[in-house]
Amino acid sequence: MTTRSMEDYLEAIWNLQNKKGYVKAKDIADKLEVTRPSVSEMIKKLSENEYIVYEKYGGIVFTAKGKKLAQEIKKRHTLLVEFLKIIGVSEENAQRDACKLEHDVSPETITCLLEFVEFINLLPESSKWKENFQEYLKKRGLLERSSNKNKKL
Amino acid sequence: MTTRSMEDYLEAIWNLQNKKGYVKAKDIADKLEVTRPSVSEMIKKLSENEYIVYEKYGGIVFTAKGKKLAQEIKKRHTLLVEFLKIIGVSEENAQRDACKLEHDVSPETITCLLEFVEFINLLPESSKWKENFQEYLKKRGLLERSSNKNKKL
DNA sequence: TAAGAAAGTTAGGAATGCCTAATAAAGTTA
DNA sequence: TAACTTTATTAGGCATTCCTAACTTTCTTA
Repeated sequence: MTTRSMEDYLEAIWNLQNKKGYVKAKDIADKLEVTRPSVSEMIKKLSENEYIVYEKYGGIVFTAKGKKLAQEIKKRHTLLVEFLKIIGVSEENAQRDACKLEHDVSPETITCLLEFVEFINLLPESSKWKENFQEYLKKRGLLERSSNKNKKL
Repeated sequence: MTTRSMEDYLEAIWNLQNKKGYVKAKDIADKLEVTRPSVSEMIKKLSENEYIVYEKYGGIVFTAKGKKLAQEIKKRHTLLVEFLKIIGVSEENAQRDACKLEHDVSPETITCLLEFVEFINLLPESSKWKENFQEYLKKRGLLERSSNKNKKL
């Protein structure tokens, strides 16, 4: 089984790989805001669990298994961000929340979220659903949420 | 600060309190599927952090602070379940997911979810949004999700 | 009310994931 | 290439949260 933490590292590695073409422990540490020793440990663990191939002081490469999982997590993340933005969450909070929520959503919920997002995005132009919802959000925002963005619950 | 685990215990205590009128460590243990010693420890911790008042072998009572937090968590949970069910997640998975997600949603996301749920629920009868979405879900279900409920990602 | 059952606590330990300090390897540049 | 900087690793520790085993308190009932 993978832990929340392992998933975070895999996702960070995935993102760095896609952004820079290679992955340094230092960059993982910066991204996840942990120390380098923590990264060393987790790299060892991910390696033992065969999500990555790694040799000391060398590069990190995903195994097929690792790549598959990293992609899944990334997809979950992207989907969550997209959904959160649709319902009006700011980009910043959408990213932050997605990082946490992505570890916990069940496959069924993923499917349903995907359908919801598709439903919203693929609406024919004739439909006004999306606009109406945006309108509703805007109105509510003006009426009740003037300075409420970070209010607890 | 409260941890995920502390929140789980507070929520369990809250639910037991409301259901049975009193709270036994044994019932918390059963509910959370942990052992009684684990419950003892956490009760001690919650007590030290002044979320509950507790004396050995005695009853558990919320402090004002504890009650407030427990109610918040419960509200987040209820909201999440309601939302998940709207987008088509089964009762069972909605409950399970909500238990995990409730620890991580930001206040802004809570607000947006609340608005979404209100938007769906308070639509005038003249609007067909909700019905259309249900219709869409049903159609999709028939077309692509025949035995997909627990498929990964 | 005394004995046994049930519930709660304490002691000691394990896994996870983080840290700091010290050490080692790799990369850079004068 | 030798000195210096950067990066990575190892060693040792800490906090959280869970566990089992042993013990204590409380409850139940014969």
